[in-house]
Amino acid sequence: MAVLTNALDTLLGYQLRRATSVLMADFVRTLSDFDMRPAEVTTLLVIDQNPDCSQSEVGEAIAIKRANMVPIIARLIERGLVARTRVDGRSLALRVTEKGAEKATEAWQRINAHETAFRSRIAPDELATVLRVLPLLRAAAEEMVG
Amino acid sequence: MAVLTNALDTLLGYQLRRATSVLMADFVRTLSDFDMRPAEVTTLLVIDQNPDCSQSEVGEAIAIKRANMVPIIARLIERGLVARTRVDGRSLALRVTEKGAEKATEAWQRINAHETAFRSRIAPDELATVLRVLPLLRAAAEEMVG
DNA sequence: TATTGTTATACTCTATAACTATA
DNA sequence: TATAGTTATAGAGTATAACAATA
Repeated sequence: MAVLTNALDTLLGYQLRRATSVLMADFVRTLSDFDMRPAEVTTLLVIDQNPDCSQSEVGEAIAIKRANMVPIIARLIERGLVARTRVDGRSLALRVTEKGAEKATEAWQRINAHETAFRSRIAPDELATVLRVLPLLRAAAEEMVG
Repeated sequence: MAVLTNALDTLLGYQLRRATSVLMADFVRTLSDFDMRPAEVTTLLVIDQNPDCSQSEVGEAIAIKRANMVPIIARLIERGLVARTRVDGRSLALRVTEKGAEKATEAWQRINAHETAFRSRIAPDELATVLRVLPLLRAAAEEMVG
């Protein structure tokens, strides 16, 4: 099969998308026997870091809309990883359970191994540049999207 | 609403995903009155660059599986942007039509405007670093996913 | 009036397995 | 046997609109 030319390769956004796609695939592989979806993992970790946060706050932190948080939280509760208590008539305080805290610790171990493997591939100053630039691009895009 | 701490922010893969997500949102906004989905646009551009390529070759170039190329190509043909001729009993050669070439030109104009806006936000040497590092990360992840 | 959580729904992309017809 | 295209189907994430209850 012939290898095609792909002018998209010179585009920043396209390279970001391609790299992200493969990194996510590796992350999913890392979680293959963990029985949690990526969005569930990130949600659990943020709740673990922020006891008594609300569902909306978590969504805000990880850029998941309120409506889409509902089934994620429901599944975490159903599996006994997160508990919630009512704060007032409309807000709920989220906390990880003991089982959830253990799961979070294991998730961090896997994530760190995954992260270390990638960091080892690039020079420290390159890593620093990338980690500095990505939030700038994100902020720029957020301005443009509005 | 309180702003939560998010330790994920230190992770390379997570920052990539967040930046990509917002950049894609802006790209979709750029295409909002263009009546083409992102995957259709990239497919059209690659066919435009590679006359008489096959469907599988395009999929290989832009990392879309054969099975998922089918409805993309079907829609491009249905809209008169791409034509195909049979090479042999199992292969089809793809070409953009005149209308497809015009559409591709317009797509490039929009993409370049989108790209220029982002590039202006970061220093040239930072841009160079990012564009050099992203393919390295992608290759690393591809090795790991296997 | 604005906010929190919720329901329902649709869209986009992705993944896999199995099939055909051809080489 | 391997390849090109196809079909069917499932999963994950995301988006919007509308609603109830509450602040």
